[in-house]
Amino acid sequence: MNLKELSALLNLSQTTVSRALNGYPEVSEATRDRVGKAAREHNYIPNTRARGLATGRTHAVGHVIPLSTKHEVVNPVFTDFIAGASEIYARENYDMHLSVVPDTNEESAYRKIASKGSVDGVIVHGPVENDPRIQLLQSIGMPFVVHGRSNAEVDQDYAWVDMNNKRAFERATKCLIDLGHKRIGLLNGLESMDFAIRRRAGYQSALDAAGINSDATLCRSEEMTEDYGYESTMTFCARDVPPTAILASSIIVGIGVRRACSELGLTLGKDLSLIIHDDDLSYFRNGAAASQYTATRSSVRQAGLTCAELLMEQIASPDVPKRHVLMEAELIIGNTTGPAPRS
Amino acid sequence: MNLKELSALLNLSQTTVSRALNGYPEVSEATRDRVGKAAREHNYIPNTRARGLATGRTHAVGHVIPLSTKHEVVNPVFTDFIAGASEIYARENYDMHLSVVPDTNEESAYRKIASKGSVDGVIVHGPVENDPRIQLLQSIGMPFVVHGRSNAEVDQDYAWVDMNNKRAFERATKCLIDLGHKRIGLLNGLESMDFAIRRRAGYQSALDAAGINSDATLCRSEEMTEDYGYESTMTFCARDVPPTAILASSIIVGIGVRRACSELGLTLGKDLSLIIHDDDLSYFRNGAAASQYTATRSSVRQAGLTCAELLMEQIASPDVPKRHVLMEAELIIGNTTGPAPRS
DNA sequence: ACAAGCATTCAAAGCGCTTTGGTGGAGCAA
DNA sequence: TTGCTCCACCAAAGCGCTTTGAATGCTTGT
Repeated sequence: MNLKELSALLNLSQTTVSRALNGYPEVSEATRDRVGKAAREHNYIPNTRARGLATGRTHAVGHVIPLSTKHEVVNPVFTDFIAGASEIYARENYDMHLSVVPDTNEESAYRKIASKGSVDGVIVHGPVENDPRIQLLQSIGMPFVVHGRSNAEVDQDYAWVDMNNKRAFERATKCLIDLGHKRIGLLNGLESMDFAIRRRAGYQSALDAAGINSDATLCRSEEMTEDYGYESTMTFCARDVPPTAILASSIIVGIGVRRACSELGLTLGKDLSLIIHDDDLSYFRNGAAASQYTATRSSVRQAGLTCAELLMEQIASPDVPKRHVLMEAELIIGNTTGPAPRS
Repeated sequence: MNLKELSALLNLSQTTVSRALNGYPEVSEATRDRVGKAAREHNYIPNTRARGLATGRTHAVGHVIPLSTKHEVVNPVFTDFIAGASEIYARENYDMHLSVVPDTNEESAYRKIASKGSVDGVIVHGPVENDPRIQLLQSIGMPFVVHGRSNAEVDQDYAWVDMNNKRAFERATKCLIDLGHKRIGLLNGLESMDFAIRRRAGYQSALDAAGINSDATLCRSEEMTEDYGYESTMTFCARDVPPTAILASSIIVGIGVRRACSELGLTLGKDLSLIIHDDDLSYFRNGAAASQYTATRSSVRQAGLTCAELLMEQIASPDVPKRHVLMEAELIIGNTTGPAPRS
């Protein structure tokens, strides 16, 4: 069923039917009702492409999610992020386009998306330091919101939604220091990523404040897999002087740490303390009842939702000043932390 | 840059330019080169919507991913599935549209997608028993491929890509039985899902073959979260006569089992045996070096890739008979299984 | 009674592309 | 020369919608 057929059926012009359905005032209430009813009956839904062509707006947004070519890994937080964003898209009747793009040619992917004209705006995932995509999108004039931030020139004004990574890791580190820990391992994400850089800075700053010399061999930076947590812990614990605490950049890494501990017969929270960052993933709820992990928690799903909201705003009124949302992570005390063992 | 501008620039008609770019024969090689070069230079990319309108083909496919309303959970295997499918889409220059839809109104979501005419085909995720979406899509005449299967009427012919769930769980169960286990817990996925029904059947069939009476209180069916694995194991082990082995429907559930064991001081593979189903998720590679879990393994990423291929095929030639791909899971012997403790 | 004003409705253009159905001219045979 | 076939190109229609600009029929005010 298309407009033409529907209007023929109703003995009305396409104009009137279109206006009736789109809520224009110059249509009598009587006809509007009649049209609405007929549309529902024959479940008429306007063809997106045609509408897009006519209006110049697509009612769609794009997400480009990077595929780490090194390990062929897709960050699992995307599911939850997207679930959050989708709530907004559903409400606003927007479609979501997804491309999974090897992180080597993300830039060209954005260029392509822009010139194909298939979306009204995009969400930028996984910003790196001085991310070129920001300038690119600005120069193209495509609305966008960054999930995270990028240390680009100060005067670049763009919308972002970020977690306060520095503060979170600063607090976590301080928390461990307060418990008496001095050798604290950091299992960071890839430090080409902005978020990881900030986390590192937070960690460092807490150590500095406490006058603890940081030990470079205790800091690692990798793709956040389970195996990374496991391997690192095994390596750490094989040292003459192993760390007494570990800070892990994701629950998945934390799971690896736990496996290693279990294998080594170490009890988390006693022999080794662990704080993770918890994105509050739906499949890994760090339960309220017995919080498995001491964690800095910030819901990535909420971040997705907020990103989508900002993007909708920006598409609706491009000239409004760009908004920034900085979410603070909660510090959840679970049972993987305890006083440093004296040795 | 659009067709009109480009053709004006070249002093050619839109027709010729369009044909040159789309590889039609009635264009001289000289002009084709000239056009191609100019297109690249001004990086002209045809507007997707306009092309779609004109051809009736969208060069896009849809994925509707269900959001379990009960727990607000999005299955994490989607990231990997989609990464696989995207390889094909990228190659074929297809776009991917995603909707996350509460599992309560999936059907209407499909209906909407179809009448909006924004995709050439869809992938159906998470089929349940006698899934109504299959009939729906057939009646609409929209090409689709099901990831999984549905026990619908025999004569329904549709394309699917599935793992041999029954066989996998039959083998896993038999493997445990061969090790002397008689009380085997099953932590299944939601048994409204087709895959879970088949897994249950496999489990049952192996027990039957060995003449073991199944114990309904050892079989659970839930959303496959970490916590589910943990809670179930804790409950199981609090029984007077706990099971000696557990079959878990996903690595995430297995992680919960491991956590419970570690807490209870049980050693996996000695005090309790565990076999998981492993979707070979990129973040949870069940490492080759020291395989953490004994598992039935089947790559969900590969499944995504295959689904996408079948869908492309079907879109290209709708009348070709529907194909079915049944993937066999590998049985990986890791170190979470061992002989049943005598007691 | 007539112009003005308003409430409704409509025909047609246009969004950027593909595709149908040509046209003009080169090349060749008779 | 005529008549024919090819080749290379083009003008215009059409995909399904929105939107501009105009038309229609009714009330009003005077």
